[in-house]
Amino acid sequence: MPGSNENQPLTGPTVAAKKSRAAPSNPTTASGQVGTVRPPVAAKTMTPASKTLNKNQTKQVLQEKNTKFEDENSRLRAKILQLEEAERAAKLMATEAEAAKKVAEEKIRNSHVDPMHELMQKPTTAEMRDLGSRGRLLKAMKLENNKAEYLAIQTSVHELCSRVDLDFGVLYNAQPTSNLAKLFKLARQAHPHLEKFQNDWATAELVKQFLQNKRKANKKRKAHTIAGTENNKRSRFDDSDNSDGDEVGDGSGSGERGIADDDDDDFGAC
DNA sequence: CGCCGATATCCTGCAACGTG
DNA sequence: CACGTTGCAGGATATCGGCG
Repeated sequence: MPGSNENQPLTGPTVAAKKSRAAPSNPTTASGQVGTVRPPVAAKTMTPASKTLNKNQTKQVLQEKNTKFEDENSRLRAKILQLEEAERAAKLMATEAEAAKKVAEEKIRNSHVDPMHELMQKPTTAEMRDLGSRGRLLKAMKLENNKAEYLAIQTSVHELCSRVDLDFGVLYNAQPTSNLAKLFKLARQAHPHLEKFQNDWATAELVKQFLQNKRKANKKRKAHTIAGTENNKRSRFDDSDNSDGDEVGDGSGSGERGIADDDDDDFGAC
């Protein structure tokens, strides 16, 4: 950078070189102001009387400048005070808003003394469609302003799916009702917000979505594995096809019509 | 820090099925 | 038969972790 090189000489070795050039100028010109009050008369021709006159003039100008700066200073101080006051007020307002929010939340939490009155009906598919192009479930659950809560609920539901031993290869309707009931109960305990939905439809939607995604992911993974292993060994593929990996997720080998079977048959037909 | 692949989420469109 | 529900496939998008 040329700029940085130009800046460097200001300190250090070039001071001497600068000296010669700087000598004739007034040292106080740094302010850019005082230099202008330099007596116009050449020192050679000055009499003692005119010297005193010049001194007085300089003094007067400096005093004027001084009062000007003091005015400016007090004006800026006033402005700073004003800004500090505004900041304090803003902080106060934010605190008050936060407190009001907490009170409102508390109120909502306590208000389900009459839960039947507050229960939210499950929206129809048409109504869901009307909720927009993205985040329908989020909106349907009235959590569009609290995405963190929605994600927390979602995560809990996903964990509970594993905990209550849902079969990820089986359709939602084919899941054991006792397991689903257990899941709904645990989900409500973890997130009281879920109590607001009639018959736990929100939890059910999350479970359905999760199961669907799991099935799709497993299918995709399987297709990938098949493509990868087809060139190699066949034994591993056979194994995974039968037992289906048996991680919590992949139970398609057991129970009803598995997704894997579904695949083979349907795609063959298509 | 940006790129890339894996994974999750959500959406659209479609078909099958149940119900009034 | 119209309509709603359910589940699926496929695609778009978001998110996250690994890597150079």
